[in-house]
Amino acid sequence: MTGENIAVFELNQALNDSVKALGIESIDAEFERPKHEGHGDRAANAAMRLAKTLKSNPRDIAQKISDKLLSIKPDFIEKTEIAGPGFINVFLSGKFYADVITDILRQGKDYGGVNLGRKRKIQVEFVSANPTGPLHIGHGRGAAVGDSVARILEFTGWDVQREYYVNDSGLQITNLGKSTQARYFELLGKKAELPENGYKGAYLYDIAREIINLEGDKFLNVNPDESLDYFKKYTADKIMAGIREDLELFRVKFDKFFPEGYLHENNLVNSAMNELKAKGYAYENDGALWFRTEETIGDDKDRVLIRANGIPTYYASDIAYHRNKFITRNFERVIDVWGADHHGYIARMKAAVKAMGRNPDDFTVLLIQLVNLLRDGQIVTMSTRSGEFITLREVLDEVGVDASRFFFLMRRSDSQLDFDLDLAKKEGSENPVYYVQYAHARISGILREYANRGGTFDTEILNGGIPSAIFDNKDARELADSLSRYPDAVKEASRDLAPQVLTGYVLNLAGIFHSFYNTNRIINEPDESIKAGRISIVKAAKTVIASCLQLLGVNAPERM
RNA sequence: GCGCCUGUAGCUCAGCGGAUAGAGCGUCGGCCUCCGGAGCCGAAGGUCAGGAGUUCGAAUCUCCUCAGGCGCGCCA
Repeated sequence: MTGENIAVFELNQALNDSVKALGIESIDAEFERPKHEGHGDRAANAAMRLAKTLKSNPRDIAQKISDKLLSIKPDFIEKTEIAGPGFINVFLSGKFYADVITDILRQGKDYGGVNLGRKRKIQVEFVSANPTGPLHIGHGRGAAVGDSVARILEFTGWDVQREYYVNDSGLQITNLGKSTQARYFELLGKKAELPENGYKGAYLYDIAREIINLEGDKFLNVNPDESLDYFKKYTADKIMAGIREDLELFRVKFDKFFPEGYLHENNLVNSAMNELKAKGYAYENDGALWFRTEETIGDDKDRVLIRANGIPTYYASDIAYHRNKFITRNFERVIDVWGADHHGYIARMKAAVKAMGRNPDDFTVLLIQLVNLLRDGQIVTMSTRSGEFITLREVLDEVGVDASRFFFLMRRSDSQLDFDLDLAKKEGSENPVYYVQYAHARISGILREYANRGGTFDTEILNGGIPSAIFDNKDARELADSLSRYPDAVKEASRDLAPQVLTGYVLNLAGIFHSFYNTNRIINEPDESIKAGRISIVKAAKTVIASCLQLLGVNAPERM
């Protein structure tokens, strides 16, 4: 029960008990929020859903359920109405809302932390950018999403491990080493060309310069093949260190950095391939090793695991890596956060998961779509080919961590995102992140002022002392209602791995708070019991906003 | 060619089987003798891309068409 709102739970329970009273098995009847004001505070369509099995008029059924509901929970329900084709519209009482608030204050920061995970092991692997260049804006979005998803899963009772897969071996690192090497030679006046798929970014000049400072020209006259390992390692380590710095600045922490090299050093790729062969999922042809993707997932063709030259493909290492996650480390679920350009790869990885004897549904890929940076309403063009891109660091320096994270999390991750740099910097209600943070700071200011004036928080309120009359006000009711639905928002975000549910929720909540503030005097309220009641509502709102922002990795400032 | 995703108000997007399709921004008009105006209130604005079906009911499910994006390497 932890995390749920007791009042909401009791109300739902009453609905289900009312349905059962008709002599029907439970149908998991639920209340929803009606769109229109006249339709009450909650509505249930249970009667319509039961009409067929009961072979009866939905409005008659609705009447029976409604009567029962009223008799079970008279103190929570002001009145009910049967409307339209058979909706049961419920108008909730002040007592209900008062109970909602007291329960939030009792639970404090645990409120909303519904235990869906039951301590099961889950891994979130994200960012995993190759150490070939600084993190760009797309990685930033992946970092924000992965980190927030991990926070949400932790809050909802999963045993979460955050991991970064470091692609520190393979062709591209060789390319990277050769690129730095070429810049090194170039700076020392020796003619050198970038390799065919070399990295053109200016940062490699910086690294080459560092190497010159450290080692001088000692590599100038030795065979480049002999010094290549040095250039590879120095460059990758240097870039990885920069990536770690950026992540720290972005408030993203990992439990483990898993190097690809570990798989090769421990022969795990070979053993994974042998297992596939033994189970009949892989076969040799034309000197290469192939996975039967055509047969297992209806792919166009089978895919190569080990090239004819003996070098394993990325697919092969990835299979070994995921085998390590699922089998060796025994994660119940594995979540990978990938760039959207990899979506063709999902089915193949699921096939591999199946081949290792695990349910492909235990493996989820979150795709991160493109971010369009906007300045002056224009898209800031980026080109990875030319090596010109906006780095995450540049954006953080310009608009800050809070605004960046909030903006990255405003849309579902698999749809494109317009990131308006000018908007992210504005200090006004047009800027969503300031709007929400301002609500939190405003409440903090009110509570500070309350304390300055000698106000104390009366714990009697926790024993049902919030006067119901407070909720005669529409804004007060709206506010309590929104707060009562926080656990549902958290559950949805956790089940769907969808932080944008929470950005949407907290934006809406902040708006409702601001309206409430404009129509309800708080510390200037002359009636002491009403004042105390309003203080408790405001405290509950602060608790929920702070909780929600924490799940997004955004600060909840006391003043701003 | 095959496959996946998207098309909802001027703009950015919610809603994904239920009652008169919502929000923010932008536009226009209001609100500070009082707790944080980084705020609030109101108005205008829509053949839910188009068409056909499924049903008591479709923006939501199915099929077709159109438009945009992406993916289909012994790349990663």
